[in-house]
Parts: sequence; C-alpha cells; structure tokens
Amino acid sequence: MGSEPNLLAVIQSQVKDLNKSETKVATAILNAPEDTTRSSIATLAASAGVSEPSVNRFCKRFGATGFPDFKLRLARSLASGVRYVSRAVDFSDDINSYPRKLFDNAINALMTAREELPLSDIERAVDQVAQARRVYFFGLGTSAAVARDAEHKFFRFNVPVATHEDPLMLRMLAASGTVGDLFFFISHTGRTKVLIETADIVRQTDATVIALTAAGSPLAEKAHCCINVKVEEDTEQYLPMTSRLVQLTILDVLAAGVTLRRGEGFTPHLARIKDSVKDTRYPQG
Amino acid sequence: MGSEPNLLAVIQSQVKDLNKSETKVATAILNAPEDTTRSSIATLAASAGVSEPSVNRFCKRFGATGFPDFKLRLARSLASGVRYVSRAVDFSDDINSYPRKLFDNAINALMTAREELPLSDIERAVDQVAQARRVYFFGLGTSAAVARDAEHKFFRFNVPVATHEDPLMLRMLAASGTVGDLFFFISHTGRTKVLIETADIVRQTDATVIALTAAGSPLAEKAHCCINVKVEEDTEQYLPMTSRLVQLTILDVLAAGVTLRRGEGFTPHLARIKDSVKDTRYPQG
DNA sequence: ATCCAGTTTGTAGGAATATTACAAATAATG
DNA sequence: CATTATTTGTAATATTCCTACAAACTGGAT
Repeated sequence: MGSEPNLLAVIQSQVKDLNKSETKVATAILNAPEDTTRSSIATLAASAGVSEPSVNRFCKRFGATGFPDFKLRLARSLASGVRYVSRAVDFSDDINSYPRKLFDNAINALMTAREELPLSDIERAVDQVAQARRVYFFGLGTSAAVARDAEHKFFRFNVPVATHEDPLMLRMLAASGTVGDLFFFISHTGRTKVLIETADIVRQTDATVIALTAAGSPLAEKAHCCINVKVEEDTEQYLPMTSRLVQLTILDVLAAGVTLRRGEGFTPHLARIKDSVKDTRYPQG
Repeated sequence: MGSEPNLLAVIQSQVKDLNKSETKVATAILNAPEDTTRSSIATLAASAGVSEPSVNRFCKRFGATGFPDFKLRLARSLASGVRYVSRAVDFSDDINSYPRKLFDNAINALMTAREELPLSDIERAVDQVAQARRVYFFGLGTSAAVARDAEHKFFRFNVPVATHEDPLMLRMLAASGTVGDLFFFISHTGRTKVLIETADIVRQTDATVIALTAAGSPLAEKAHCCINVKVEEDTEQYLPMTSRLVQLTILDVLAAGVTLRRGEGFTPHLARIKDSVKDTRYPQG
C-alpha cells in the first residue's frame, strides 16, 4: 500500500510530454478535477473535445486500469492532496495560516508514517520489550522528552525502566548491561555521537540494542533491531517536531503491543495503576 | 471546502438501524473498505451475500446517487485519513491491525483539533509568552513529558523557562510569582488537584496563568487564558495519548507564533543555538 | 510532391456495469 | 389468520466503459 504521489501533481508535471488530445484531456481535468470525479467518460471526453477512447488511453497512461479506476485515484488525491504539500511556516504567515500549516504537517507526517509502518520490526521490538528484564530509554535533546514519555508508558508492564541524560551515566549503564537488558535509543537524526558511542559499549555486552531512529543512520547500524522513522523535515527551519510525533505514536504502538502480549489477565494490573492516581484529581462533574 | 463527515464513521454509527441485507452490506464494506472502492456492485453484492439492488439501495440510503458515487465518497473518506471512527485496540487485534488503529486515532485527533483551533486564545498565549519575563511549564504524569518538551522549545526565545514536578516546588514558585511571570499549566483532565491548587496560589500574585487543558475543567477556570483541547479519548482503556499529541502540536504552534513575533532579526539567534549542537553529531553522509 | 512507416485519433460494436420496475418473500399488525 | 407494509430478489433496461479496427495525421525519405 505505497503512498502514491499526488495524481494531479503528476499530470501537471507531465503535461508537456503529452500529445494533442491527451493535453486536452489533461487541461480539462486540471481545470475541474472535482467535477471529473463525478462525470462519466463521455462527459469528460465532450468537455475536453476528444473521443472517449482518448480519455481512456489517457487514464491508462497514468497508471490506472481504466477510467473508473482513474476517477478513484483522482478522488483520493483530492481528498488528501489538498493539504499534501508540506508547507513551511515563514514570516509572511499570520495567525490564520501558521497554526493550520503546522497541524497539516503533523497530520501529513503521521499519515506518511502510517503507510510505511515497519510491522515486522515493531513486532520484534514488542517481543524484546515484553521479555526484557530491564529497559533503558536513552534520548537527548528533543528526544529526551520522548524518552521520558516512554518511561511513563512502559513502567506499567512490571519491567524496571529508566531514562538518563547524563552521558557518563549512559556509558556506565551501557557497560553494565547483561542478558535481558534492553537499551532503547531514541534519536531523530541517528547521528548523535554520545548515543552512538553508548550503543557501541552496549554491543560489547550481552544486552540488546533497539533504536527508534532514521534508517541507515550510524545509530541504526548499531542496533539489533531498528524501527525506522523516515520523516522528511525542514530541520533547517525549526526543530524536529513531526518526527517526534511519529516517534511518540510508535512508542504508543509498542506499548499497546506489549499490553496485548501480556494478555487479558494483565488488565487488572493496569487498572490498579490507573486507580492509584484517582484521588489526585477532582471528580468529574 | 465543506468537511463532510467520514462515510465509514456514518455507516458504523448507523449499522444497528439497518435491516438485514443492509447490515450485510455494511459489514462487508467495513471489513474491506479499500477493496470496496475497487470492486463492482456485483462483486460487493456477492461478498455480502445479497442482491445487487440491495447494494444499490444501501448506497442511496447513505446519500449517494448510486453505487459509483458511493465508491467515490468512500475513496475520499479513506484518503482523508480518518480511516475508522475511533477504533479502540482490543485483545482480538494483531500486528496487522493495532498499529494502524493507533495511528488512525492519532491522525483523527489532530484533524479534529485542526478544525477547532482556538485561534484567538492561541494568539493571546503567544503574546503572553513573547512578553514574559519568565515562564514555568507545569505538568504532571503524562503531561510532565509535554512540559519538558515545551521547556526544550521555548528556552530558545531568550526567556528563562523551567519545568518542575515537585508539588512543593510548584507551590513555592507559584507564591513567588510577580508581574511578568508566566505559569503555563498543562493537563489532560484539568482536574489534577496539585495543579489547580498551584494555579490558585499564582492567582493571588500578579503573575499570569495559562492553561493548556480541557475546556470547562477546574484548571481552565483558574487561567487568565486557556487553550482548550477537547479530545474524546477512551481514557478508560489505555493512557491519554492522542490528547498529548495535540498538546505537543499546539505548543509547536505557540513556539512558531513567538518566533514570528520576534521577527526576522531573531533567526540568527535561533541558528546559533542550532549550530551549538552540530559538533555532537556525526556529519550526514 | 508523394509514398511509407509510425503515431495518433475516432468510430462502432460489444462487454461490463449499474439502475429500474415489478414481483415474490418476509415481517408486522390487527 | 388475513391484510398491509416492508424487505428482498429477478429480470429487463439503461448506462457506462472498453476493444478492435480503420481513418487521419505526422514526419521523414525519395
């Protein structure tokens, strides 16, 4: 289920390589894409001033099996595609535009990630976490908050979890790793020296390394199991924000996976933890 | 661009009011919505175990002019990312379903929030943060990680920021507030006693209270300015995860807002901060 | 010019698909 | 248990779409 590129954009970009009647069809579609999804091949052919088979050929040229399939793809593009272009915030933006843009970007990132979920890696990671005797979540900078969040999530599974930011602590803990210890590294870039060095140290022990980071990065290479997060981000502009959202969601997925692995008998335990904070809140009213 | 309600959601919600054959059609579609968009009315009728006109009637019942139109609407719904209603993960899920569900929920929450962004509140909050002499981010439990993230984001604006979790610290800092101090509370429920009490103390000073929390909650009432996050969440099941994503994104929005407020002359400062961590990473490539 | 290969385009018929009218079956009501 | 309303399916019709093929272009080469 590969995330197809926006169909309208594709048509637009290839419009100059088309022959006469195909060009007519292309412009007709580009002028009224929404209408196109509702019209029959005859209608479109008429409004483009060509014959029906020309339209049909046009559709096939763009990867569709026929006109109905083409309409379907077009409809999909329109639904998602409007906000498809990840738009960077700039100084010409105002309150009416930049919040939307940022939300759009966030949604986009999650949608993209959803289409490319590395399910087998996730499954392996769930296994590791579920079996671990001890889990460390290591992340620095922006990822420190993500690691913190992970700690908050995973302590519920009756496994000792910890987060650290002190590089010396990281190294020492890494060196102390043994069978059953799991070191879970979180990094947007996968190029943070401290983390890579720490992972190196872990690899000299019998402990396990999991990385939630960019595919192909140095950190990813050190890991026994790597969950790839590829989020294209204008990391020049601001901070990595969308990748962080994806990371958090993937950690949610892992937590859910572990919960499922624990089985139904585990829910009372989770409920007890939840109940424990009840008295810290005012009751709903 | 009228945001039509998600077709699958509508079907799901009305499935119990349908008659026998319509129910068959509904379940067939809900089981394989993606396939449905590609299949003919005959195929769907067969897989649902009903006749073609039954399918046709079903389509019309849900506002379509006919089956092709229905497929189109369905395709749009699928593409718009809100894949399912809010489907809770349960113990019948496996690796092929629960990761998707969680991502769907996350995307859903962000899309809903995007439609209801409290722009004027955001603007006011940006003002407050931009002018503040000092900013405290207070959050407990899951929101502690969000507060941490906020700290990471906002220190860049040359304003002293801090996070704390110790209730005693919270109270003492609250009491020490003066004009120009900004206390930024983050809470999913808005009913955490410690935070509410702390906000109370702040209100006895000349400092300002901002809350990123649920509308109408006790905490929201204490705030000078409240950014409402209403995310319906089966908080019974697991943890508040989607609301946390929305909170994070809103904090991103605020950060962007402050950046814009600071103006273009501020970018070198941001660049300097970014450069400072360059040497902690291995270069790309 | 004009012939020829290659390409493009349209025509027409046929195949697939969807809709409608109506009748049979089922359920609901008195 | 009869009567009415509702639901469902059958069969014919209408629509939409696709394919094969022929006509019309195009751009060289003579």
